[in-house]
Amino acid sequence: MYQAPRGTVDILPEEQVYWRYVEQKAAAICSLYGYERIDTPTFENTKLFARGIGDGTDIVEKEMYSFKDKGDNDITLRPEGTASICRAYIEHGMANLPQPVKLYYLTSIFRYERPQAGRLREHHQFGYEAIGDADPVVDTEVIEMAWRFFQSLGLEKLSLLINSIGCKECRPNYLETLRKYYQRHSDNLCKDCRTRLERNTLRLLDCKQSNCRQFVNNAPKSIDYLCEDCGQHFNLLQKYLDKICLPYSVNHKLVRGLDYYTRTVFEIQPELEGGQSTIGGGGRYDNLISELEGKPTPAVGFATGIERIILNLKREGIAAPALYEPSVFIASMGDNARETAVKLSSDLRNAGIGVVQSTGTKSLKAQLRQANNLQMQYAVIIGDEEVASQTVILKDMAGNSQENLPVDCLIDKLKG
RNA sequence: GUGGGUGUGGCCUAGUGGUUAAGGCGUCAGGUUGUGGCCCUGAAGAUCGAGGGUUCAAAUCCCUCCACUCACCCCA
Repeated sequence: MYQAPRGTVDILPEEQVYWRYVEQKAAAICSLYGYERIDTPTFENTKLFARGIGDGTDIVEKEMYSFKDKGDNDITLRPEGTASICRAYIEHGMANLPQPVKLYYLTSIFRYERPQAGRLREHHQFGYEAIGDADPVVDTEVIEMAWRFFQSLGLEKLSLLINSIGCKECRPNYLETLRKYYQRHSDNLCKDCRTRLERNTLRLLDCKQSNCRQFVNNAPKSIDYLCEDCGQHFNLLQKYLDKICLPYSVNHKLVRGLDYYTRTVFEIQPELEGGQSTIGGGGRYDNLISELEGKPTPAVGFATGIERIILNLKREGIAAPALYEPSVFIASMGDNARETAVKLSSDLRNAGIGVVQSTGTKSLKAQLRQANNLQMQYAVIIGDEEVASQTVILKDMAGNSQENLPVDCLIDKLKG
């Protein structure tokens, strides 16, 4: 039997309510904050991601779906959203538009990882980017928007963590201090942390091993090593967040897995434990556009995983609104009645009334059973008698009433 | 990529070496003429995740693979 490739899933009809719900709330919040939708290709030149995300990151090193196409081009299925958006910003000269340019996307993401709950090889992200403005007001907006988005979905048990990891000027100094601190303890670190010490110093702060945690708690904090500009930026951000009463906590252990982040980083996490913790995250990436050969352009963005949102909606028992109102089922008996039913179905749909037509040769009982199972609001019954008198029986499935009425009156009756 | 758990009709579950793998939900059909839901009856639907091995005999024991799942890694 064929099955979907590992780490991929079919999103079945009964799941679709959640997807439509999330997509609709995403579009609504974007409209409210002045973001426009952009769709970029599913694949890009491999270099774009290698340059953008960072060669040393896990994503680039071992998680990309990369291949050569028939023209010998190095191609990669999009492993995150931001790099493509920046490419499009540069390619289409969006620097000439009023800044910041605000874009959002809703798209699938591919990473070759070991699947588990809330983690797939193909998953979907909703993300948005504000490109071309370094003002911490923009950071504030981006964070508030994420928070309100989750609120609008009904998710409540969330917490917001923020941190600043500095910029080109001040981060090297901090990293050096951090490295020195950890080198003193290197004998007591776990295996992973020893490699992190060489390769990805910031991630030392993220280790969950109980033994390493003691070092994390006393580790030098990035916010104590910020340059004047970065410090000012972070102070203003907190001031603005306070002003709009967003509950956040500064977490000096918060670092993000992609190399392009500068200054502000933030994550939103469910308070309920279990599964993958982060539901959404983002931050500022002031060097990415220039790294991708655009003019130096500051930017800040956010992304969230739809599957994880839905996981949390279910966990919190939030029901998505139904997608459609079941309406009219048309049952018929005999060839003449069937002919009338075909015409009537066509006419009702033409009038904008949703119809499910009975097919095959089923008893009336079976047809009504089907109408019932489909949770139809009405059943229209047509037999020889009705054909002869040009009437139909309109049966209210919820109540237990039915009436005989001229076929010409049916549309008005259903609409009224 | 590492380690643990799991895998029985569409869904949930019983069955841990021995006749045709059991039940519930769901689906379909009937319960006298053209009326659903409740109830009753019946039917369809499973080479027990796949392949190999042990055995007179395997859903049950062993191996390999696949998938799911949990923890790690990492991330959304």
